Amino acid sequence: MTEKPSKNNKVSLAEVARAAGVSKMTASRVLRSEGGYSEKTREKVMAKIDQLGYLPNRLATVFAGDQTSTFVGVSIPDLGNEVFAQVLEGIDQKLGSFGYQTVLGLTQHTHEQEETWIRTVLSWQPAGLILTGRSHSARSLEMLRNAGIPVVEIWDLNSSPLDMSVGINHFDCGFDMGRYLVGCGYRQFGYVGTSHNAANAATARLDGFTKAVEDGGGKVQRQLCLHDTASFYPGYYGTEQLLAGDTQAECIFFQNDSMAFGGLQYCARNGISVPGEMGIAGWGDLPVASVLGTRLTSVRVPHLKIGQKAAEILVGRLSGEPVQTVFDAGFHLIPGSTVRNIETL
Amino acid sequence: MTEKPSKNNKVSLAEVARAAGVSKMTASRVLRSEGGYSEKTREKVMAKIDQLGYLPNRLATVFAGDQTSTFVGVSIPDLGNEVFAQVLEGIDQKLGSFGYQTVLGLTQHTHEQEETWIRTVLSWQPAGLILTGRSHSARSLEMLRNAGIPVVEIWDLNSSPLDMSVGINHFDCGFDMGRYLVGCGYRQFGYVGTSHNAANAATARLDGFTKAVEDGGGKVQRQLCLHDTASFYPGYYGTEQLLAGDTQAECIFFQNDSMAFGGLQYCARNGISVPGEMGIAGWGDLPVASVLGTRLTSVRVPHLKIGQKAAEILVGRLSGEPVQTVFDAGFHLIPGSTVRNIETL
DNA sequence: ATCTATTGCGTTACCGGTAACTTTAGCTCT
DNA sequence: AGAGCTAAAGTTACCGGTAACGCAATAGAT
Repeated sequence: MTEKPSKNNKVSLAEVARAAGVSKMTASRVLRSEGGYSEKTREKVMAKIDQLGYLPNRLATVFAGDQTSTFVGVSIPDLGNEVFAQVLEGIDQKLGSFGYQTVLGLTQHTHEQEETWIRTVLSWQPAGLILTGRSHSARSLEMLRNAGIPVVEIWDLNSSPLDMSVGINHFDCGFDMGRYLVGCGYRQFGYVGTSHNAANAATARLDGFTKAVEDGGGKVQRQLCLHDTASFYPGYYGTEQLLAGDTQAECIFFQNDSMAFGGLQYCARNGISVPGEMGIAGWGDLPVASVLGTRLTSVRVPHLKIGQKAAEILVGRLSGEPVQTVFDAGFHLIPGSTVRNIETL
Repeated sequence: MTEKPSKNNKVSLAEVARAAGVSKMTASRVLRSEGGYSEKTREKVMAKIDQLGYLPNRLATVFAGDQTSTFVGVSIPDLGNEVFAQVLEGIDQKLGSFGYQTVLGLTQHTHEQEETWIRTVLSWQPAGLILTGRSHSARSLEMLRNAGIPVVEIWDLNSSPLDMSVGINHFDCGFDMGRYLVGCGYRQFGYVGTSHNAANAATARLDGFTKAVEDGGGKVQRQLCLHDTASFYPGYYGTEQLLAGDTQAECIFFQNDSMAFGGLQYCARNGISVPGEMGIAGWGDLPVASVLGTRLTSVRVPHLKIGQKAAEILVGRLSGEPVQTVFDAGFHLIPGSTVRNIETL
């Protein structure tokens, strides 16, 4: 314990080498099991590594430019939304299993925050990036192109991505739900969601929904875009607002299941029978939907899988493997019991 | 565009300096607004930085040892659990606002994964760490001590922490709930939760609960620790299992609200009136609790605040400010309507 | 006119690893 | 015994910034 620790109180490879009576280079070789040393030397060095509690400084390795880092920058709009939390979980699980580390960035759905974060994270020389969404600021795009690293855009499937894309087609999600509800006999619809500055996935769903409804001779006669989080209570009071207006809506499509539950609850408390007097449809198939008495009409999305697949193709690309650059994770409409179906007409 | 890009295709400060006709050092000074250059020089350099799209390499700066990095390693058990997602959101928001980056690590509640992650993240020379939980492997503890960086243990308040601690006293949470339920007249209790290897917060709650119940002359006569996630469906079938046994439980305490909702749903489907025939209490006050018809008896915990406070005291410590090393974020019992209260006795 | 400050900038060395090269020791084979 | 080879090391240079120091030119003071 008479070792003189270096300035920052950390043991360097040079100190290990000195203690073991070999050169830095030999110690480095042992550390990396590179070969070119005797068994006796290996043991000496390993013993000292253990004894001194040496931890390699990966900064130095990456900095030297010999290796790429094992950072992967991951931007997520927010974690209040359960689905994004699951996507992130999928990403980090997979990245971790491949030896990569997630550097998180919450963008709060804004281009500005995303841009700031991209600038910062790129300065750490990440191996790659995973970004939620397909819309980015001009400066972000420029930085991403200049960075020359793999980028996966997730969530909203981008058929001509910056580099790679994993997600689902949200327009189609909305469209299928619209067609299904028209098929159930509904014609007059309301929509309750939250507005974000960027053109985002929820907007694409609404667009697809509106298209299908209009194709079927119906109408989305009232759209509510609240300035709030896309969660239970906004779904509740959003429904209240929507129904307070002079509306003939027979069915409400919500931005997601959390909001739809809010709507469901509003109806329950105000004696509006579902699906008798009002149809309710959500999106995202939250876990809570599987256990409540009424099965919410929704769309099941493989959140975890999107994250895992994104991490997989990123790592694949980093390993030089040929990868599928666009991956559609698919979705699945859940009929549920909160809209009347053909039989009940 | 005749600039020769360096090996990794990135523009270095040296190239900027050469293009601007100054030395590296002068360019560095301009970049950091350190002074010691003329306005004319500043303009020349800034113009070239812009023109060449220069992005600083923070690895080099940190590596040189002059500065500490702006990485903060954050370990979270899992993100399937909504409360941890909120804690993480609070952490990343605050860290981001101070210019720090979150390096995420999901430990799946195991010491092994935590240890592996700590080893990796320390090799990136983080400025500090935020760890969920107060229990760590011996090797982890050794590494943490050797690292010589600030560490905040969150979630489960540790009155004699490794370094700093932010969270709540889970024993007290359980105790207060136990005392409250005894006060409601219950004596025979069941518990439904999930088991994890490590001594964790949920266990502390159960311990506190048991203590209060026994102090009040009651008994936790059946404890169910499922090998599953602490979510809705396990709460559902856990309740089924608990009640299938020869039990006289009048009230069930769940590990969290998600599980409690599952239990509530089981009762609803099986004609067990709540709180008439069975009391139900959860923990965590999930957002869903605020909108469903029945207000779940629960404990409100300032999730976001715990994360934010942890980030704050970590940054404070890094800035050399004196900080409060132990911060009790407090909790608040929500009586709810899923247990009979004194009046209904 | 000479002597100090100050300003503006350049030079050198270094952080902790590793690639590429060189050296040394040990061995085999003629 | 010396040439030729190989295994096991050591040496040097470098990655991209920044601290520390040096130094010339100018400004102000005496």
